[in-house]
Amino acid sequence: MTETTPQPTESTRLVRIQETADEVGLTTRSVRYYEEPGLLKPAARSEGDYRLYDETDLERLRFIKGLRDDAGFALAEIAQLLEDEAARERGHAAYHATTDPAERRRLLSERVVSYERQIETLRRKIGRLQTMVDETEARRVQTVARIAELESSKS
Amino acid sequence: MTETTPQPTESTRLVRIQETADEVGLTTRSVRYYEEPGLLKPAARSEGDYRLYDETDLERLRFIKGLRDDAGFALAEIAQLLEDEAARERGHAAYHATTDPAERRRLLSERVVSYERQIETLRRKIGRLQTMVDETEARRVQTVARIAELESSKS
DNA sequence: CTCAACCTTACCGTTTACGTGAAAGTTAGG
DNA sequence: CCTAACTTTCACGTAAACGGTAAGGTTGAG
Repeated sequence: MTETTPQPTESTRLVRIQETADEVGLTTRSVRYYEEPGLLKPAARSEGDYRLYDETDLERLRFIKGLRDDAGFALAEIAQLLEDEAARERGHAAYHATTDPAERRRLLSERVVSYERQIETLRRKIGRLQTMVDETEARRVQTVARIAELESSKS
Repeated sequence: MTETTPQPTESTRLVRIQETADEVGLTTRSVRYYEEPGLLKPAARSEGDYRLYDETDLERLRFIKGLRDDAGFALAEIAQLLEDEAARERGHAAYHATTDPAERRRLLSERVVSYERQIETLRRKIGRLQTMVDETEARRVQTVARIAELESSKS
C-alpha cells in the first residue's frame, strides 16, 4: 500500500476546500455554510473526513455565487431553484424506470411546468430591472439630445 | 385661528407615517429605518414632531421597495443609486445657474456618465438572469420536443 | 378639555450570511 | 517519524434589515 498520491482516476479530480473556494471566488466559510441549507454537499470525504469537491461541485458553486451576487437571490431562494432542478432530475430517473408512454408523458409534463415556474420567477425580476433601465435610458437620451442642441447652437 | 384641518394647500398634501406605509406597502418600522442610511427624509415634521410625507416621498418609497423586492438590491446599493440621482439633480441646478455653454456641456456630460453607470449596474444583473432564463428555456423546449415525440409514436 | 388613536425615541430581539478564533485531528514532504 | 500547513467541528461575534415593546408626547373628534 505505497499509494502516496490518491491516484486521480483522471475523470474525478477531487480538491479540498481551500482550493475549491479560491477557484470559485468564495471563502471556505461560505462553502461550508452552504451545506446547512442543503445547497451542496461535497462529492466525497477523505479518510480523515476532509471535504473533497469535484468539478460538478465547482460549477454548482459558481452557479450559486452568480445567483447570490448578480441576481441578489437569498440562499433560501437559491435552495428552491436547486431543489426544483433536483426534482426534475428525479423525474428523469423515474422516466427511465418506466416504459409506459402515458406515465412518461406525465413526468415530462411535470418537468415542463417546473421549468416554466422557474422562468416566470426570473422573468419577473428581469421585467422590473428592464423598466428601470428603460427609464434611465430615456433620461440619458434626452440629456444627450440637450448636449447636441448646445453643440449646434454654439457656431 | 379656527384652523382645524391643516388646510391642504392643494399642491402639498402631507400624510403621516402609517398612511404612508400602508399606501406603499411597507411597515412604519421600515419607513423610519430608511432614514438612517439616508434613503429618504420626510418632507416635513408636524408641530409635535410627527413625520409628514408628500407625494414625492411616496414615489421615492415605491422606488426603494421596487429595488429591494424585485431587484434584490441592498439598501446600501439603493442609497448609491439615489445618491447618483441626487447628484444629477444638483447638476441640474448648477446647469441653470450658469449660462456658459461650455460649463453646461460639462454638467450634462457628467449626467450622462451617471446614467450610464446606473444602466451598466442594472444590465449586469439582467444579463446574468437572462442567461439563466435562456438555459432553462432551452431545456424546456427540449422536453416539449420529447413529449411531441411520444405523441407522434403512440398512434 | 378629554380621551382614544397615533406618533416619538430608545432599546432589545431575530434572522441571514457569514467572520473569527479555539482546540484538536489530518496530510504530506523531508 | 516530525512537523508545518491544512482541515474539522464547535462556538461566539457581527452587520444588515428589520420586528416588537416600553414610556411618554401629540392629534383631533366630540
